Amino acid sequence: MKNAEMLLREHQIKVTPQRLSIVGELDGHVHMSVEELYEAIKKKFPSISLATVYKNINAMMEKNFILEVKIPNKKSKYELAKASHSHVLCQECGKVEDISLDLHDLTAKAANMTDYKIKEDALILSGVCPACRAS
Amino acid sequence: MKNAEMLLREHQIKVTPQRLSIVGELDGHVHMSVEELYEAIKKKFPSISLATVYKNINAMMEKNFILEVKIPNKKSKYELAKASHSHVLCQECGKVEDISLDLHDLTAKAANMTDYKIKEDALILSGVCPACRAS
DNA sequence: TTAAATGCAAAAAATTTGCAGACGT
DNA sequence: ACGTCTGCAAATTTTTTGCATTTAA
Repeated sequence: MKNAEMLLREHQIKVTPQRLSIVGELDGHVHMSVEELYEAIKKKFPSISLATVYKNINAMMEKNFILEVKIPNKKSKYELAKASHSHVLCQECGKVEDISLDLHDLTAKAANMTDYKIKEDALILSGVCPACRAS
Repeated sequence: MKNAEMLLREHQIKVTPQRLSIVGELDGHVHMSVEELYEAIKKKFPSISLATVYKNINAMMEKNFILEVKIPNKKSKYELAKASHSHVLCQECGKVEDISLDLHDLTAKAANMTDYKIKEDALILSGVCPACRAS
């Protein structure tokens, strides 16, 4: 990741320790739910309030600075915005990984079929990860 | 759709008027949120309670009889389970349509890259529908 | 200095639960 | 008749809001 402080500035969000924690956690864990974020941050920053986490998640989402990943059968997780990518969920351990897949042909075909102008795609593949499969 | 009553029986859920309404609405509208379902049913069935809608959605989801569609930036909608398919969302009017796309190659590639055993896919394409584009 | 961010507590929204009575099989 | 379902009200859970105080720029 770049510098967390720079990232915030670029997105015209004021730099506060709370926000640096949020970015830091997301950078470390890649995908976290609101509650996971809150609990993680509280360890290093016990005074943070859940309301602040919510407010900042919403603020950062409005700036397209972080993204919500809506996961089947699970709570949403949040990630730092990066190049567009898809997600793979392990149904056993709940882990979510990024994967870079080319959806060009697929969205082109969809655009043809539906006559929509496609602007975004959200793909989540679910299955069993190698580690869980082994056990 | 088949017969709503048959569908319920097949999935070993008792047939009640409330459940028939839910299935009927979903069959008619394809994708509805909890609140939309509740409001729609209340018109024909004023005594139904929101708790009943929730209980039944959950019961039907457990039987894999209806599915939750988690839509970016929107509330979840529910649909009757059918052959696996993807969704196209209009970001302007909020409409959701089904689309049948072949994700075989894509999931095969993903399986290779990640070494996951892929079992499900959830793809939502977002854009602008022809009607909204026109206006 | 000043607008914006924080933390708290309270409010609102979304979902679940317990239970008495009604209903489906 | 039996076990399940319904509707209600209450309880939980999740998210948002208002406001006094603090803080970043």
